[in-house]
Amino acid sequence: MEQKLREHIEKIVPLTDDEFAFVRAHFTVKSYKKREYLIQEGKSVKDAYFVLSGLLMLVYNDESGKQHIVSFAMEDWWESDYQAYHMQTKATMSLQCLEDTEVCCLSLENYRKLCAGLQKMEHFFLRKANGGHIASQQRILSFLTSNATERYQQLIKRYPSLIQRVPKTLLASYLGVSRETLSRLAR
Amino acid sequence: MEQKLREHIEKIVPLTDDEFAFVRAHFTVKSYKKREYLIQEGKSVKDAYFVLSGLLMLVYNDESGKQHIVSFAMEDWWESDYQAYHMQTKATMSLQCLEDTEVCCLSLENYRKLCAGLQKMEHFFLRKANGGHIASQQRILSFLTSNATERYQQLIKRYPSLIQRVPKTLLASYLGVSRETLSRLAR
DNA sequence: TTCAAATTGTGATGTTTGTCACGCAGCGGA
DNA sequence: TCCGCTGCGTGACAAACATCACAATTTGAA
Repeated sequence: MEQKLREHIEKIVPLTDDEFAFVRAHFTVKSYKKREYLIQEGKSVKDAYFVLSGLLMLVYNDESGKQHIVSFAMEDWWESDYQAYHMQTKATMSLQCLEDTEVCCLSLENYRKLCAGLQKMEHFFLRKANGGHIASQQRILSFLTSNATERYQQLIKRYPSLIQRVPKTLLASYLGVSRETLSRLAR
Repeated sequence: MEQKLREHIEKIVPLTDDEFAFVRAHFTVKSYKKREYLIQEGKSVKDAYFVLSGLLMLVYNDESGKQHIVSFAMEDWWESDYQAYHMQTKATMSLQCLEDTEVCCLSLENYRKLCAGLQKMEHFFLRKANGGHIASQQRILSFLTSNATERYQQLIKRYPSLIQRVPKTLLASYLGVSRETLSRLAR
């Protein structure tokens, strides 16, 4: 685990061994089985997660009981219900395993200590947050400019492995179309 | 101008007079008239902008010539084509005035100097970036969970002044529906 | 193995939304 | 003043998509 997290961070900010030891001390590692929840709607959100292996989905359940997938989180991705995490409110979304998954957990307290104690890490998180914002804007743009067929093509192109790893019902829920419509897009 | 920018920053990080003088030196103030461009598609993106007064829209023009509004930017908002700004690539979107607008401009070079020179400002931008990411996710959620009528209601509720300030054609373009459909939603 | 649950495809039908066309009102510049 | 442009509404029709229903296959747990 040490190695994966370190390599990930060092893509943006190089660290000395001492610095990484300091960073490392702020994380805990946990394993979850398929179908388990890391975050449940209505409960408090203790951690942000860095995915070492496996696959997660960030899901919003609407009043009528329908599932809407805000995001998938694969290896090397950060995920949480950031609204609830940063504002320390109850989760409005759930974070659930689609596969057995291993994550590094970072509590809000440790996140703040890490930023305060090592400017490099504040810089790292700034870069990640900017990247996340840009990615979300791209997704908004795909809703504005593209129909279901095009959005599906973009998804396949961007994350080819997803198509093998998750049921099409969930892909449909990510794309914002019914599973029947998605089923008919292929052809 | 001094005052507005300072108050805005101090909502997140308090500054001494000296610190603010340092911050202030990294910005320039510019005025634009209605219809003028701050950023044009295909050109390089020099600055990120803090809106002192007026109203901007961040627009993507697709191949077929249709306009898609990624974001409006009102007083106290930050806006740019962040992808092009941070990656130093050509703009894929345009940033245009909907009203006469006054902004504080922050070049990428000055943004970096500011972050490097004053940790408080890196922290400030981290908070802003997190907020931006969260807001974008909320917008994605509204596309996933809501139809045109509901998205329009949410827009009215969230930014009531926009309805008075911008033509409905542009609101439609922000909501991802045709202007005719929007026109028929009201009733 | 065995059986219930999950996954996927597909037909029939209705709703939502886009597109095209037209008319009308308001506004600003020559 | 006149005229062109923009903004807005609305009717008619077509396309995209949702919903409901059913069947076939695969998966996973006891």
